[in-house]
Amino acid sequence: MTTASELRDVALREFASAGYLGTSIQAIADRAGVSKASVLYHFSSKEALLDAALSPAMEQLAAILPRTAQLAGSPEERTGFLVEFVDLLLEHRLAAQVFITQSGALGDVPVVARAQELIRHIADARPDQTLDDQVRFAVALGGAAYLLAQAGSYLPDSADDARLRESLIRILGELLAPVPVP
Amino acid sequence: MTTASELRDVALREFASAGYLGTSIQAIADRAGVSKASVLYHFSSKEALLDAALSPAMEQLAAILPRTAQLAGSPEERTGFLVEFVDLLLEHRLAAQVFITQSGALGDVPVVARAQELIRHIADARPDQTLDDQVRFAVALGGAAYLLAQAGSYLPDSADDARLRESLIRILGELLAPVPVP
DNA sequence: CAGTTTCTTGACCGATCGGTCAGCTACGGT
DNA sequence: ACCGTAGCTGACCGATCGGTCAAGAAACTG
Repeated sequence: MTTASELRDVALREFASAGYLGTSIQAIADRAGVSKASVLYHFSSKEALLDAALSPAMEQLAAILPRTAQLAGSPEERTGFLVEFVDLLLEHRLAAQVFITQSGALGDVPVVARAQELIRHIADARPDQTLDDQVRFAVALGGAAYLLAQAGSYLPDSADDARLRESLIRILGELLAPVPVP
Repeated sequence: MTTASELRDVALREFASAGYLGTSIQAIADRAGVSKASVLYHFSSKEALLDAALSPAMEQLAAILPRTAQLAGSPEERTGFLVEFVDLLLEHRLAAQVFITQSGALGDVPVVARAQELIRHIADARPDQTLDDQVRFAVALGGAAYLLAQAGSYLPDSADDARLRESLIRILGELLAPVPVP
């Protein structure tokens, strides 16, 4: 583990728990056991550190984005996309937490603005859908991210990632493919 | 509109859009057209201003909290509770946005800690439920709040509050009362 | 009118913020 | 052995933060 990558991990944890504005470079330096000046040697600014911390998750989000159309396909295709999406959230849950909770306040930071654009692109990609469909999509996306961000607070310890993954995939599947009311 | 209540409204808007830490007392004073010292005359501290801005929503949340049990009752009872909950989110959407996006970073502020306790109390009130039930509840709560917080960004302008309300009540109802899979 | 309370303000305070910089150490290449 | 570079640091900078305070303006009370 290089110093730079360790700083990136420490920063992501701090940004997720205390917020970007609530985390000082000094605090990151202390947790990593280096000086503040050393942090700014590896990352030219606090914003560059945020960019480095979020970029891996953003690239993966961009990678699965074109497959959003699978949501309108067969049940197998739909489940396939949901598995990818839930796994993305599980693997990059801290980055997702930062984005969900702070994208509003950090809209002028390039990496956050890019993520907003990606999400908006997903929402706009299917203009023919009804308001109900859009509400379903937003509740599923925001709800899943909120759940993972707060999992430690509101769910029992017995909810390990594997069980959570299965449950989320099943429930998001139901939510996005509602059983028609007769 | 008294100066104090106007300051409370301005502050809530700023806290929701830029975040509590991202909003300075000076910025609130400027938007309200008064001096920084005047803000601190009406509210003894920035934290007291946050408390005043969130308290109305918190009281209403506490008021509907005992009726959470209705979610396990008849369809009519369940819909009745959902109507109250969605109306609470719609009426206090800025406060809900502040809580959803910043409760993690503001956990040591009394009014936020109290709100966290209320939500946790709701989650703990029904210990017999399965993990799926808990996931449904968290996705519904977090998803609905996220949707309203980001409504301006991700939903078309045609989505007025009345239509949003109907859609949310219907979809949350489906989510919390799933059709059993045969 | 005088007296008192409410409101508002500019000046000021210590603390902390993000960021800069000169200099120190350690080490691989020649 | 020499040198260049990478890594790291303490000292320092201007700006802004939340908060205090004394004093003036305004409005109610007798």
